[in-house]
Amino acid sequence: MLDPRRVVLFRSVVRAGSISAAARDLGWTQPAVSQHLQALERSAGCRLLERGPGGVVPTEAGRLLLARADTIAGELHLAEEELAAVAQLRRGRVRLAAYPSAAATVVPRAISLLQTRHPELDVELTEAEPPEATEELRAGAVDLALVFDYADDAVDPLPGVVRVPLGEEPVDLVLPAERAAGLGRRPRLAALADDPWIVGCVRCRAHAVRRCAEAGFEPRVRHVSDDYVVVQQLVALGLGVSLLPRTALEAYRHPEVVVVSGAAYGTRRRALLHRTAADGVPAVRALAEALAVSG
Amino acid sequence: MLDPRRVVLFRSVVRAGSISAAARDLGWTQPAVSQHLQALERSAGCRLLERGPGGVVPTEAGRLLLARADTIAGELHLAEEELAAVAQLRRGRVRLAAYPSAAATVVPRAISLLQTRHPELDVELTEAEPPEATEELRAGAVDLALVFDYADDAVDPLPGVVRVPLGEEPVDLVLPAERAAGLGRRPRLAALADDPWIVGCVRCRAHAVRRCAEAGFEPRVRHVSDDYVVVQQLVALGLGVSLLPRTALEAYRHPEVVVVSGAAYGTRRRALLHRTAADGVPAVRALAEALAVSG
DNA sequence: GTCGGCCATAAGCTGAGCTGATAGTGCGGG
DNA sequence: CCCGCACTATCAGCTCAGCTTATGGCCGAC
Repeated sequence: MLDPRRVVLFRSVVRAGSISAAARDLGWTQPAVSQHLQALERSAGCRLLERGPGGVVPTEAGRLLLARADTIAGELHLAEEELAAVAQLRRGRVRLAAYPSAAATVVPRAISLLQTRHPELDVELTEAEPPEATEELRAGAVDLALVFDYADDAVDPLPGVVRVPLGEEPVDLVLPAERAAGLGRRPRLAALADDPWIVGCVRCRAHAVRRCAEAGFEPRVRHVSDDYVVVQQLVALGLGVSLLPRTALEAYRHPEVVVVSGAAYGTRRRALLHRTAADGVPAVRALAEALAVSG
Repeated sequence: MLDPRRVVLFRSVVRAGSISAAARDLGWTQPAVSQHLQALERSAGCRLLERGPGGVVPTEAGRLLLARADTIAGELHLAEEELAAVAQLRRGRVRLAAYPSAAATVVPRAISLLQTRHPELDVELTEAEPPEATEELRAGAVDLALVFDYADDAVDPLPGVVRVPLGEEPVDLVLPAERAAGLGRRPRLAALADDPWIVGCVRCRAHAVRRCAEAGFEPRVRHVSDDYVVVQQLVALGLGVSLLPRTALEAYRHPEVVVVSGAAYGTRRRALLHRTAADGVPAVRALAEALAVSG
């Protein structure tokens, strides 16, 4: 009864945010998309989109349909990958979401490794923080999500999603050179109780606060930026101290900051998420392996 | 790339067993279906069906696609149900698979109960033994599966499938009247070690053999029929003794057989299976409730 | 007010995809 | 053995689903 093509079209429209935008994405004209949606709403028996200037927003019914449409689109994508593999064409396309510092370090290594092993495999990279990456995975917008969490704040995966641990990395203390001079080789966090702090994304901020709380104080957060280049610039200018995961320091290291490692600064865990439904897809497995090796 | 309509059509063809049969089901002509399949194979890049004179059989690639197509069709069906519910039309359609003796007793009660509560709800009943019913559920051909297993031979549900226990029913001993006369009020199974036995489906047979083994003998199986009417006819003619679950005796009771109950004869467990994906669908929930009440 | 985004509607044209006819092929029965 | 009967592919032709272009209305920003 519901035309499945129109269901996936509906999904494109919601994701694009407007009928016109979806039409542009698809290389169609706006009325074509508009007519399909009307036909879909007619066969659904109820309105699926609230039209407004500025775009469209799904109604209650639309949100229900969207969830179904997500898994339909996901299955279609997986089917294409499987068939491409069977057809020996290996013209696979894998979509990966990764957090910024990994996108700058592990991911490029993995992609170049993959290119030598499977030259005809296309990787599509989206930069996204773990919560967004997980959501995109669930919605079938990506096949793999490279995420992190902190050892003291583990996050449970969603049902239907498999979590493969990829190892841990230490979190390091980052100090202005002149500030480091006044401290020992391995300063205790408590010594920095009165310094201004610079923190990153919501979860990194929570981690920093927990570590400091354990050392007996609440940090004065002066600056917030989840860009590790910005954070190091601020530190280098003496504007505060910060905690940064090793990968971020590998991706970019400001020459004038001092980096100190120590167990008290915490540990971050890297993990790779994929839908159970995508278990057997060769292109996905190949990228997952390359990431595991490069990690 | 793959047209989802054609993917669903492909599924219909495999389920129908031939291109012509699928065309008849859909009210189309055979060339129309044939052309769509060719287009699908073209965009898949490989052959999906082995064509033969007796119909078609999916290739390796076809089987992969079929699995994806099953979940796509299932999601589409669920989406339709959800939307129908939202549209307040309540013109729901629920597909139920049930084993024969339940189909004759609990199910009609549940359906008539449902008709009074939700007159616009259509129930589509398929008779199927538990293994087939489970498979049909997995493949999205039905929404609910009413199954049984024996307490001493529990079956684990598949992933993605929820099992709701619906209670237990005793298994009774069924004897010819003249045979019963020579035994006590509650005969021990061992007393029937030399009688010919009549058993039903594979799993019921296994259960009978286990009960007898516990009583110290291996039954001589003379007749096999999973039709409880046939079994009782055979017993009434004095051709053997049998074990039948209470529901089967409720559905049909031959006037000339003697029925004895006793713990040693075993217990059968009824359960209702549904896909987790169908959790929230109102039509499915309504039938599930009606079955639970009628059970 | 004007402009620039959004949406819907109308009318017209074109090709995707239907039908009907035909031919090829393997299997079972007289 | 050959005929009948299933099945499938292929061809040609027509029709309408669904595209396009054109237009108008609505709302918010400037």
